[in-house]
Amino acid sequence: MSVRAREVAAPTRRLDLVSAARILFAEKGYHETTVEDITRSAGVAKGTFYLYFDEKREIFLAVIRELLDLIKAIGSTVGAATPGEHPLAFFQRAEQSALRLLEIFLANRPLARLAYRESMGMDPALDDMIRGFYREVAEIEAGNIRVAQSLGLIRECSPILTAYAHIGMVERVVLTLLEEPPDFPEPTEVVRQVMRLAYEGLRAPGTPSPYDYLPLPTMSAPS
Amino acid sequence: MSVRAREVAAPTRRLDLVSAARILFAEKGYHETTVEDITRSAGVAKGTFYLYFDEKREIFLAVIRELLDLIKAIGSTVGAATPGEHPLAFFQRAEQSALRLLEIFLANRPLARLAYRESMGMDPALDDMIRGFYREVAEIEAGNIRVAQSLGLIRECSPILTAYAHIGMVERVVLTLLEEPPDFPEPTEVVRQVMRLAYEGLRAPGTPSPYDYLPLPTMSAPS
Amino acid sequence: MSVRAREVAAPTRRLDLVSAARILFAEKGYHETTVEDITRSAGVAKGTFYLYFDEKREIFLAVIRELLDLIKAIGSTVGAATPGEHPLAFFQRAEQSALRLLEIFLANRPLARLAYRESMGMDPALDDMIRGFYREVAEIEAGNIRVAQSLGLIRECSPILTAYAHIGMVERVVLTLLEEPPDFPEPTEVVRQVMRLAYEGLRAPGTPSPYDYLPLPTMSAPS
Amino acid sequence: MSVRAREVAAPTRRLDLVSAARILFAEKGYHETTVEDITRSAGVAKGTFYLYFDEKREIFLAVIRELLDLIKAIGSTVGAATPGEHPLAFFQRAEQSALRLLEIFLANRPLARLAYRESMGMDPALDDMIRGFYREVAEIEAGNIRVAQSLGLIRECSPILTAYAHIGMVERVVLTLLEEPPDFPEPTEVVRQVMRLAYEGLRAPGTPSPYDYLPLPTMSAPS
DNA sequence: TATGAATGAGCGTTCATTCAT
DNA sequence: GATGAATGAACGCTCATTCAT
Repeated sequence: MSVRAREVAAPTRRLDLVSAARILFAEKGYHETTVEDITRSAGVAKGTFYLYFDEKREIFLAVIRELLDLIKAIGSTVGAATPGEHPLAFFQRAEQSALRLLEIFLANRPLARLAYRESMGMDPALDDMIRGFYREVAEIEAGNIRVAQSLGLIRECSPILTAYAHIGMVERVVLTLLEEPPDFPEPTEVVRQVMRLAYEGLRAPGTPSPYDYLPLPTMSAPS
Repeated sequence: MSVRAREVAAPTRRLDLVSAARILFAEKGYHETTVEDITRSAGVAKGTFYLYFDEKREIFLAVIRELLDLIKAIGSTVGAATPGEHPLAFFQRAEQSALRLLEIFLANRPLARLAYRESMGMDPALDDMIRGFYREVAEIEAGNIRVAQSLGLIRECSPILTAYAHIGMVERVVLTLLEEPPDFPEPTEVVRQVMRLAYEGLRAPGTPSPYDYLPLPTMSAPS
Repeated sequence: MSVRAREVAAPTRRLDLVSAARILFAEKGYHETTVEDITRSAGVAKGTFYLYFDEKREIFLAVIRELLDLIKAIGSTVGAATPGEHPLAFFQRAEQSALRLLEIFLANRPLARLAYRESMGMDPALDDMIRGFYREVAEIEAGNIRVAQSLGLIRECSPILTAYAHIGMVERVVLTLLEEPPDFPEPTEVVRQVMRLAYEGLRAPGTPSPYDYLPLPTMSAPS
Repeated sequence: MSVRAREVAAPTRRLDLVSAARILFAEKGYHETTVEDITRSAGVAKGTFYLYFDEKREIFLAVIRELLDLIKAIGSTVGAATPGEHPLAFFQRAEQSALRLLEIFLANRPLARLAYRESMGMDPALDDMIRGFYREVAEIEAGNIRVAQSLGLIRECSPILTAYAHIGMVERVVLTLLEEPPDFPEPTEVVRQVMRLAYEGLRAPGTPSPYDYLPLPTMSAPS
């Protein structure tokens, strides 16, 4: 039982620290948050921090990794194509995916801001992580585009370039939504319009536009 | 006389400092650059810095403002529509504008990275500046879209939302190009594809696609 | 029973710790060696250390005491005069003793360095121990000198002062030999010359010099 | 005048710090003395320390260097042989030199202790400095011995080995005198006996002993 | 205006020591 | 006895900012 207590307590401490750090980094940024802020907020002594992390940067990395993993998880959930599915299901899945992402970001505004504020340039390892993240997401989307191309749904274009452009569209719109909602349409309409912008111009000539009859998706409740 | 001296000598000093800071911030980032680094590089004494800036953040703000002004200048140069011009000139101007932007970013990679790395979250004033910048650029583009809509070139959509999406497409593609060129097409082709992605899907039904016959623009020599 | 356990198991643990500490202190010095280094190297948990020592200094003291005891053991082995022995045997014994000491130091260079590097000034108890050590050794040597004086072998001088001077001669030569052998003669010749320096000038007038016909001692194999 | 003020003030600050450090290091040792101790004692702010020294070790090095320079200065003052001087003047000079050294050490007990307590093993640069110091002193003494040998005053022996032995004799006797005066003779007599121990046994056969008629030197007043 | 020595609050990190299990 | 997670005081060092000259 003392063994189990240890095996349970230790990961808890680490999680406590990461949770505290997530909030503080999101609120004040990396440089304005001290190790002591984190330990105080986690309710442990300063030295305890160094039992779980070698240095301050390491916990920042952990916080960012968490966020990226969350985003990737969503992408992979929605991204897989089912063989034999209706061709238009592709556009539908893309739209669902975008909607889920928007929900998560809206539910974690400070954290989402953090990822954009300080993620790059602090540390080579972190830079690589972020670049790797973009590459992964872009490759998934590029894969989707290639599939749609092979199905005759999408015209000729560079899949990887288009994928990065799609990411950019989504992230800038989401970021804008996070910071200072201008006179944007309501969220579901935002998603629909962005999706249409992303894919309408890619339609193969003679193909019917999916945006003429697809039903609007609904936002699920944030977990 | 001391006032005139200030107006003559001071701007030079100030510019020296900003120039030194621009290079150093771009190379090492904000936190790794000390005030002494800047003054040493500018060839003045440490105390002189505080004759021209109240605090370190202020010179960072100045550096970023410079960059944003440069970008806005390009946007406004190319963005204005001439009444009575050929309808397709709209798409041509957009393409020229994107190309110029890409050139500037490629010619100032470290500075461009800087703007994305550390600009947000450091200071409310800076945050406002950046947000304001995006808003301005977005409003210019939204204006273009509205013009094109009134000319019957572009289908119905939220101009402001579409504008932010366009910005996002461009910035993510440019940023990717800056950091780690994946297997993207060559720059002019990148611009063309992004432009086509941005506008092809916006064409009003029955309108001819400008991307079928517009000549490719050429990159001008960086100044 | 717990008492017996202590008397059986504990000394082993204690010795393990001291052995580990001896090596680590010799390698890295006192301040660079952490308690955790010692326990890790001894294969016990950190807390176990404090079952056997009240504080870190205590184990350093134990390590130094060990070394001093070793040296004293040598001194006492060789130092005792046998009544009625040949007068020159005195000089011979002194030479043997010095040779043995040199062997030990050469075989334990890092430890010997340690004793000279960090032993003094760390702790009053340790200072006393070291001073006491010198006093003991000096008194043994002073005793030898007095014996030799009473035998008419050695001229008038302050035995205790001369004893300290003898110690100094040996330690500086040995230390030099440990650190950076200059162009000293070979070890046995070093010993002979130092011994001659120590005692030749002390010969009572009219006494034959033992250094003219004593055979050179040979270095025994280090244990 | 402001220029002169600066040129005068800065070296003063540095000297203030070194003086404060000398006392504190001598009292408490290197590791027990904090940078703040030093700056507080010197009456300056903590940061000022780093205007004059790159790191803590550097000031320790400066303190030790000072001491070694002092000792060497004495050695060189007394060490030079005058051509044509009376042969016995050699022994007289050696004795004067030893006496001066003893005076200095007695006047700076804590500092002298320091040099023996923590000088070695802390830093490669410092180690080299100390070793270099011993080598220099030993070479001077070895030179003296060679001169005396060429004059026929001293028998055959290894000059460098003998020099180190002489250093050791003096340092151990001086150190003992510093720590806990045992029943040593009075200082001038100590010097005389050590000198006699050092040189009497080195006399060339048939040479008169200088210790039979040389007048005792007197201790000069410590500066 | 310009200087640069001086300041001192603040931070990341270490590690001897404790104590609940 | 043995463990090792937790503690927290302490320290070296940095650097934005001030101010006497």
